[in-house]
Amino acid sequence: MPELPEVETIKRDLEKIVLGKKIIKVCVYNPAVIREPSPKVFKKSLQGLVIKKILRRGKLLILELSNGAALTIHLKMTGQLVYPGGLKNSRVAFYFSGGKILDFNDQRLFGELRLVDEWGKLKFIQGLGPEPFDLSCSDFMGMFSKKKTKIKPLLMDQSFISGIGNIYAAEILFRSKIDPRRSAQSLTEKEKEALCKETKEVLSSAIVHGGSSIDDYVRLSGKPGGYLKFHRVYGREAKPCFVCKGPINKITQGGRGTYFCPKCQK
DNA sequence: AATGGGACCTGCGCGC
DNA sequence: TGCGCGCAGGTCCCAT
Repeated sequence: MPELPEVETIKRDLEKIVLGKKIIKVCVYNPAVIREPSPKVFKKSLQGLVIKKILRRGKLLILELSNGAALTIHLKMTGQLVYPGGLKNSRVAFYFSGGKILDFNDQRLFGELRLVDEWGKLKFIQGLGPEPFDLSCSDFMGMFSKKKTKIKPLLMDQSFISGIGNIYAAEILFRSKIDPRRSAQSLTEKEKEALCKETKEVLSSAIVHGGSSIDDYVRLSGKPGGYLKFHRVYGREAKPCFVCKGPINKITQGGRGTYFCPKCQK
């Protein structure tokens, strides 16, 4: 679910709400989501720590704590952070001084919570490619030259560029007018430039609108994000293309659904 | 190096 | 109405 814009939205929401707050208690209702250390140690170690800084790397949320450790949260497909929480179905509840609760919900239990001494040493972090907003367009364009991979799976490859998932890959390629089945190295300079521009444009616009609520994603407040109405292809199989009125196609690539307009995307 | 499949889980919508 | 099946935004791991 949550890709870069959704995680960035939650990060900014969290900064307004929990930054500087002290965790007084942690309740673990489903230990499966605590990946390290053991749920017992996780729970006990967090007690009394203050949230000092909140960061995002790719789709990972990082909460730096007053003892130098970090709580990392990956929402995967169905994870949610909700404040104020206290819901019945939450997997983990963080109690703050003042009595308010931050809930971690996750229907499918793919989500991962970790408490680590140095988040920079996480394997996940070490495998991440550059942040889209850190790249100049000339850097960005140079990255595609020798890649034989199909452009859409490549955009979703977190070691290539971090933060783009299935929804935004489809939206970016539509706006760049590039067929998702093309090989990366086949792109012309003009197409690469469009791809760079649209990547930044789509992601930043999605952040401005609080992300795309499809299925489970909600903002920290529990309210949906507003970017869904700007989607052009994702989830629109057989519906008319907003540009040419022809039907949007759906194919499978790398085991995931790919939506595109065969007329507009060459 | 690139690609494909399955695994991790639960719930939803669809067709029969 | 009820049941079984396929499918879902992410990532990791293994095989070819």
